[in-house]
Amino acid sequence: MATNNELFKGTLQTIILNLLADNKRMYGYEITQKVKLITAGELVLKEGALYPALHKLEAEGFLETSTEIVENRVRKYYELSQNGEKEVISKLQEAKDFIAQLQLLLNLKPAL
Amino acid sequence: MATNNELFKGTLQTIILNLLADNKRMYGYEITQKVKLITAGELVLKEGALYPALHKLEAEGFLETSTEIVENRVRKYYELSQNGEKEVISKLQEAKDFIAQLQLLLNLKPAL
DNA sequence: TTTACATACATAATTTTCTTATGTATGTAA
DNA sequence: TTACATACATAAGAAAATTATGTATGTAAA
Repeated sequence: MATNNELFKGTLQTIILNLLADNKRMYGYEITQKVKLITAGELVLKEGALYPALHKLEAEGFLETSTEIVENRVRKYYELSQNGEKEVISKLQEAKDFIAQLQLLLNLKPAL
Repeated sequence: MATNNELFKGTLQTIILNLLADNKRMYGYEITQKVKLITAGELVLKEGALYPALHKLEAEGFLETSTEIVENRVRKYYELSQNGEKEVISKLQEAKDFIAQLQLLLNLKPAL
């Protein structure tokens, strides 16, 4: 998923859910472009990681899909389900806690 | 490695290297206890993750070992090699960048 | 005109990293 | 003798990623 960095492993579901919380409705390719944009090209989301992750989140009931044909190409749009809305809150809290613990462990705690 | 959290995947090597940079010389069990202490028990480092990671870092030339018998028990001490000293700097920079990118992606950027 | 690139989806094979389980061994406390 | 702590190690399996491949459409360059 990352350009040269192992650290993003495990963060993909949280990133997807949060992007959908912000943007309501996105399709896969759009998510890859959004991630590239936000990280100034530092993080490149590979299809082999993205699509299985989207399918898994859908299977777990956190996402709902609708397919459209735009400019003669298929697009599969994803939105958060009601459970997905709850899940993103929980995942974001976990991410906050994770960052705090990691900063502690690596002596990266910003000066107070 | 974590209690209930997937997010720490990929951070273990960085955590180990940084602890050794701070403490000069540690043995495996000591590392597990240190991590438990620093994170107030939130992060529990399993042996099945720790020992293979130490062996890998040693095989890559980042760690040097010395075995001692203390109170009739074997202890294998680890220290950073010269390459390990360089590696920890690089890994810490990666971790900083990772946290910054993740905060961007998750809208967690602390207020300036 | 065919090569490359972008858009848009998907999956299979493999690799990496972790969890879980197990094993050896010593020492102490219940 | 059971449980727990200290201290190492590895094997089997699961989970998540990478790499590679495939389909299909459209545009731009060589």
